[in-house]
Amino acid sequence: MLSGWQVRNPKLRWPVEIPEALRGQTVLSVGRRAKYLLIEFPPGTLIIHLGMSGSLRVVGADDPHRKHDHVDLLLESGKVLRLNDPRRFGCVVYQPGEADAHRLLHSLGVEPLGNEFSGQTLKQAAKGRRVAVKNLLMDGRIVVGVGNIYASEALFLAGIRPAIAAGRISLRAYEDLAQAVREVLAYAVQRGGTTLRDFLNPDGQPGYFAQELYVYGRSGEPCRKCGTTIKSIVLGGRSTFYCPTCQKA
DNA sequence: ATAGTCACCTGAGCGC
DNA sequence: TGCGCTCAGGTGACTA
Repeated sequence: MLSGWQVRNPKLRWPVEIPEALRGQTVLSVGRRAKYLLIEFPPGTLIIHLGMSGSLRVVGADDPHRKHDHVDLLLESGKVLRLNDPRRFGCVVYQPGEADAHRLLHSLGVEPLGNEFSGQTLKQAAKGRRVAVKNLLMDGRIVVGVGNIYASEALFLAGIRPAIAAGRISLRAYEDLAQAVREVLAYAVQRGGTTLRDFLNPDGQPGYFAQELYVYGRSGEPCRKCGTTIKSIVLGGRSTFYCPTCQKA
């Protein structure tokens, strides 16, 4: 039961939105869609995103707040579900009724670890598209969950050059890519995410060590498979890494 | 409709 | 030691 809340800084990616209607309401379910956490109450759903630096922790009621602890959800048990987000790229918003109706959720693509995601999904979406395959892979309207780091990693595993026009890639190659996406994400989840710089997982521990990455952030270093120097380019305003030898397609 | 760019924000890392 | 600059990420908004 949500007995109350405290918003110290409402200025996240969008203004923090917790309606009075939720006071005293019981949590019906906790779920997830793409990178959005969904906390369902009878009147509607709180939609929480951690951006890239956010974390949620359960702390004691009198635990002093620290820097960047922006939102507290006060639970009936006396515990507090506390959102910390240094970069403030996250959000806490609300959708009455059906959560999927929210503008942030309604046009999202398929889940990468679900059954609907396949090479066929990508091939279909890529039809006639000239955009770089990496950008297609990161387009949340097609498939969700593939961020900048894992996009480079998956393309490496599939042997596909990031800048190739999406529409020119074969179904066969897309099947390899879909499989690579599943492998990369499943492994990253198992390892607790990727740690770069100051980013830590919710336990405050570093996750998937950067030294396990094949290409991301390794510009100028030797490919772990063939020794060729890893190259970097910019696609969609994001740094992109690949091995010129292992990625020929 | 599609493709490309910009913006948001903070802390780390760098050169001086 | 301290300052100022650049960069990174997720993803919606905006411009051609």
